[in-house]
Amino acid sequence: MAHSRPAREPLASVTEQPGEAPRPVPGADPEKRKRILAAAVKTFGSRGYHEARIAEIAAQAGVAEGTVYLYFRNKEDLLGVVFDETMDEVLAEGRRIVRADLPAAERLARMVELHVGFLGADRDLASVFQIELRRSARLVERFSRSKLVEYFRMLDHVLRQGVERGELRRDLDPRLAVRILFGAADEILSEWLLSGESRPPSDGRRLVETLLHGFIARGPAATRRKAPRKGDSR
Amino acid sequence: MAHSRPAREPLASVTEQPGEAPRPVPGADPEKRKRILAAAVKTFGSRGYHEARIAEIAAQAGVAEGTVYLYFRNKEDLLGVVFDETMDEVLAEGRRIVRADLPAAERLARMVELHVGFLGADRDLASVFQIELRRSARLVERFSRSKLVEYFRMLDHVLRQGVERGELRRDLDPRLAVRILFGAADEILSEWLLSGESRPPSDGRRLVETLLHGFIARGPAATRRKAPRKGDSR
Amino acid sequence: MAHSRPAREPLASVTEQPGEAPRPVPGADPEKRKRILAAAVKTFGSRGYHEARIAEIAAQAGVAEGTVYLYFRNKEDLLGVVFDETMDEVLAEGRRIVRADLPAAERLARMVELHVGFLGADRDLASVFQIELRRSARLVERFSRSKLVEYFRMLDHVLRQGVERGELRRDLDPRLAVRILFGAADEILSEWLLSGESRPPSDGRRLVETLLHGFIARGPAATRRKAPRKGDSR
Amino acid sequence: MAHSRPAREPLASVTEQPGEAPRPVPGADPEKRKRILAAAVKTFGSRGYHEARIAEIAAQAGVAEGTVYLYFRNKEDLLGVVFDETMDEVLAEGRRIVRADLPAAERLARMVELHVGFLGADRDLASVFQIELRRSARLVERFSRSKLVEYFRMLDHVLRQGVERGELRRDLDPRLAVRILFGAADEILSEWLLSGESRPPSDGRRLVETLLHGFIARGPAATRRKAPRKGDSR
DNA sequence: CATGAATGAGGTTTCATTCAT
DNA sequence: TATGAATGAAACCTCATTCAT
Repeated sequence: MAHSRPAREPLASVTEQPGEAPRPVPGADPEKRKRILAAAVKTFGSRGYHEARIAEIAAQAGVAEGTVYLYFRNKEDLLGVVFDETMDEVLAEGRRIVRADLPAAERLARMVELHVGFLGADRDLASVFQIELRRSARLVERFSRSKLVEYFRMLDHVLRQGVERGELRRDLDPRLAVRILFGAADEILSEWLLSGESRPPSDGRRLVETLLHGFIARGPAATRRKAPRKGDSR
Repeated sequence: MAHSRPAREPLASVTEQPGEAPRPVPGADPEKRKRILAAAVKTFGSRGYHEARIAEIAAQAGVAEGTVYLYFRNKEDLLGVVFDETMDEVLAEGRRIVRADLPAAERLARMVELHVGFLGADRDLASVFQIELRRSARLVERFSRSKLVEYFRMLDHVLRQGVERGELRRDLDPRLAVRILFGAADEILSEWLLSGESRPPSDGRRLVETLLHGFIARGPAATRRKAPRKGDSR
Repeated sequence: MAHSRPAREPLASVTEQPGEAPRPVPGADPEKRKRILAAAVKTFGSRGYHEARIAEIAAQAGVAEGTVYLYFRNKEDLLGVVFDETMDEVLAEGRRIVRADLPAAERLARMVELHVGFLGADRDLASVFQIELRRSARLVERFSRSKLVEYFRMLDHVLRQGVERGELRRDLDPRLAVRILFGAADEILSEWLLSGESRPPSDGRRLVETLLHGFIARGPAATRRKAPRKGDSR
Repeated sequence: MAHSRPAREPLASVTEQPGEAPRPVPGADPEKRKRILAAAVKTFGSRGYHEARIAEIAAQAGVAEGTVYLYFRNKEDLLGVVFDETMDEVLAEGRRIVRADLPAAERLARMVELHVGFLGADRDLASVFQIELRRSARLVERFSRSKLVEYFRMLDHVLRQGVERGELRRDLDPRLAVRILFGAADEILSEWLLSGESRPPSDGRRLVETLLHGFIARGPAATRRKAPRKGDSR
């Protein structure tokens, strides 16, 4: 199945579009590039993309405004690269987890822990992902998707293996389960962001356990007291 | 416990802040107000909040630009009212569901169906909720929260009742379960939005069933093959 | 001499310009008209002409916005009428003073007392005259001048009579003296306005006495110690 | 007495208010800054502050609109700086006059000549001072006052010295005399402005002489024919 | 006469991006 | 490669005025 091999097309940079000005040579000064990127995360995260000023990012990075444009095409590109490179890190670690010789349940738990843990470790970065990246439809469509899709494929792959191997319910819909896993983790992060809580969220593993075992009480008497499925319109 | 009675304080309008200019008399022409609001949803949904032009909304509604400001404080207020009034509708229906004499599982299913169904019925409205409303931290903090919190409380209330009545697992963490229910539904909507699919998403009930029963295969041999928690580095 | 008869051309309303929309019939409700005018003085005086809102004036007068336009051509007209009618009052009283059988010095004193006293009795009115009426060159040119010119002519007339009758210095330049009398009184009002002092300025008579007798010390030794008039360039 | 030493506190820039955005670096291009300032005087003077458009000022100065904001905070700041720097020039010259070893009468004459001459040399600048600067209460209160107050203090200082040295009447009220000197000069300028006369007003010295010697005729028979002070109400 | 809802023109200011140095 | 001064497009909102009722 295609999913057993994580997408590996050399998309190099998803944001590289034909017809656009090529991104300036990234070779110049890698250390300076990194500083700009870090300043962008910090500024986007605290001010929001729209309120973030290139001048502020440049100052934060200790470079002139024009210098930003030697390393990045434009402001949007800066956001895109933050996403791109963060995702690359996550995806790299994700691939390792997916390949690990572990039960599906465990691998899912680790994926979620990766998701929540990675963004939960940096409020600004989390803010960029949870808030800023959803703003621009153009952004979302252009690059968010393909990297995200790869992440989704990983979850999907593990889920399917789990079903195949009898670890997960035979009737589990992987597509739906992917939404649940990602959506729940995502919501935990959003909640954490808005709560202002400084300690990173730590519900990753418990989240997966809850999902694995379900909400329903098990036992002789608990279930199905009455569950009218018809005749009670809303 | 407080949660047994869903929040019912007449929060009047959450967006009404002391110190702000009062929203212009809303009594003028309800039909015109509705037209402006509909135009706003359509424009915000298709262009995005920032790209939406007041002039476009006004034209769409068939009024002069200035007229918009007879009914709404400013552009942001327009977005806030869309959220406010949509939430009011959802919350009203939500209260009905919460109060219904039905098993917790069924009420949760209906809540999720309400969530997904309501926004899934209008791409533009969904777009405003899934994308635009997450953009502005100021927006999110100001009004999104309190209406959302009431929605969360409803889920929480049903979940706690389910636990109390033995319908749901005794060790279920309601707070976590709320995140799961909301996050998963939310993600389904986002996925639907980005997919471009025109038919509304219909996974509401299946989502809840999956959550209720869990991912794990039930049966003699399936579970707990091996779940090493240590020794496997990432 | 022409000046012995104050200008009396039936300028009716100085603001009445050919080609402009005629001012609406002023007969409607004189009491309402007066209320609007009073509200205009109050609002122009406290907020300034530009910051004054027709809506505020209307509310202050207890009429609808549209009603203002039944009595006045437009916002500028409102300011013009305030000036016009105030000046009419002042000029009427001024004519009485000019005609009085009194020494020129006394009549000048009374003119200045009229000037300072009339505006000093109403901060808002003073504010309109001292500040708002200087703002718009168009306003100043259109109507301020002709009413003011009549006022200047009165002063000029009294001054010339004083010279003719030997009461005032033969070499007094009436044109210059008019500027002094008006300018000094005007400055006293401006100073009073900006000082925030609530009691009206009371320097009218002392001002004139100072002007009449001059600044120079009289007496054997005081004057002309050294007064190099040439050779000392600046 | 404090007045013997003219105020000399380095008020830096009176318009610099704490809490306001700092004025952009003034070091950039002094020549360009000067061009913008000159264009502002010209435009404010001819159109009036409110009718003046930033676009017009920029075009007049040969820069882009945005460039104006590299040198000045905003439109109002532009007006403030015109006042500020003009006053600085006048005050510098004024200080020289005040310190000069000359009779008080001569120094007053030179102060008035400075006042009338400086603004009389530039219709646009005069227009800004005589008309635009009186418009906005906020403007007047913020910066006009403190620079003006210093000018007033200079006049006051010379007047007091004149009294002390026996050159001026012992009973002269310096405060009142300051109003007279300033108000009369001011009115001469306003008159000149409205007259449309192109030659600058040249009445400075004659004005002072008239003030010094008074209006009253001197001589055996002229004065005090009858000067009823009471019993004749208006 | 009176109302007040509706109109729509109009301008300051910001800030991403460029390019001469 | 780096700078940062200069650019100039672009749109929200206000409010005087009108006019249907």
